[in-house]
Amino acid sequence: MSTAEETTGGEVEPWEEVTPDAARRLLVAAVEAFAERGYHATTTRDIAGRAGMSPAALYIHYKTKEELLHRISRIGHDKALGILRTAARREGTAKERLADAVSSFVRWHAGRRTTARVVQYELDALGPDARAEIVALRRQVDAEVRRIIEDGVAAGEFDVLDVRGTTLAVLSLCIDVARWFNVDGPRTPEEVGALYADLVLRMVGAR
Amino acid sequence: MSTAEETTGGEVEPWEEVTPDAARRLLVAAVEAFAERGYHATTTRDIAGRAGMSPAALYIHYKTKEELLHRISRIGHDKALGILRTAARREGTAKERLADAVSSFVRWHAGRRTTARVVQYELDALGPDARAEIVALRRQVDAEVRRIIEDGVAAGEFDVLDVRGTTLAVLSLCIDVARWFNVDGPRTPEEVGALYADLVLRMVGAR
DNA sequence: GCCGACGGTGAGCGGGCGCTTAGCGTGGCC
DNA sequence: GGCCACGCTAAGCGCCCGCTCACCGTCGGC
Repeated sequence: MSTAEETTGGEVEPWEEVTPDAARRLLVAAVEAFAERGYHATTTRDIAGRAGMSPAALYIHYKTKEELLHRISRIGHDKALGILRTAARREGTAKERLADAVSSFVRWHAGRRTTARVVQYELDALGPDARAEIVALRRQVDAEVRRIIEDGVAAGEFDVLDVRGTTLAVLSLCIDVARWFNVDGPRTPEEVGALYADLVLRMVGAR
Repeated sequence: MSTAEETTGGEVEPWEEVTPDAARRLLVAAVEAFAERGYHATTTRDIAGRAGMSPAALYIHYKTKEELLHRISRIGHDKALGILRTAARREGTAKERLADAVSSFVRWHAGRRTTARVVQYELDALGPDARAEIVALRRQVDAEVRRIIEDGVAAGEFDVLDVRGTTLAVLSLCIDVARWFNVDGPRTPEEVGALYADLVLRMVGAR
């Protein structure tokens, strides 16, 4: 159905870069809890409990609850940006690159919905410094999509009046998948990715 | 630029249906606080403080903090649904009705961004009963948009393969405006409404 | 076999939370 | 002018939060 993204040989176990093992278990537990109830409604006792540890164990691996969110957000944004870059910078026409970028970006937001939810919707819970770091990553995401659209317009493939506005709308559409996508629902991440790639090509007036 | 929505003579003061005055001041304060920091991160002391009252005053007018959120969510959804209905049920082609519906719905999400944010993103903080009530309203919102698209397809105005999926995407696009729209940013609600109406017409392949 | 390093626990701290209650000022009605 | 009803406040209750600290079991190195 499409090509780019985590093709290192099937499904990559996420968070494998987080060591030691106990720190990863805590982080995975935090992702689930934050996604389900939101950062502020999640207690450190809940996170530790999900990881099968006492509340105090959390503070051996992380200074604060906010540091957990920061790490999740940072790693998640890196991953999302990487997926988008792989698709955006492959060879092919702007149309092919945009379709690939959108479908793989959407597949990630649907398939890794819990992570995406935390990454996209808990930004305001971070302190000023951490937030600034994440906002910079988001600007890179925006620039990546904008470049494909600009390329398409320059090549006469796309018909777009407001490039910045359209870029914003395309990203907004993809990101919001993390809000409504339901794992038990009727659509697979692949189906949503394909549908959205088509819709976005229409939005940019692809020939 | 468009016609439907709160055209009772300029800007309608929102929440005017909430009485007495003190209850309305508390509710407006709660909307601002919930929009800024989220429901769980907002304290009853903060809400009362913004309304110029003591913390205890809140409980004269509302049984709990959650009742405040419920009232805000209910009134906000009613308003959003009303705006959409007005546009959807006017006379005209499906193309005109869809453009009007999207632009007015988007203008509301941008112009009343604080309210829209609470309404769209704090659903999970409600208890089961209140959530069920709101979810029912959302289904009506979905049905309203889907009907326009179905009409357009039946009339040969639109070219849509997956009506449900496209409806979902259109609403998702509009709703997410409440997440990113910035009052101090470069775009007015009217501009975003016009841009989005155009993008949505492209998505449905309007002739 | 002892010993230090390290990852973990149980108990609990200071504080802020949602919410309650006793009482007070004021304005309308006779 | 007296009195009651109502809207509001000051104070605080009980609870649970994020986080800390004193202590402990295990395991590799000599």
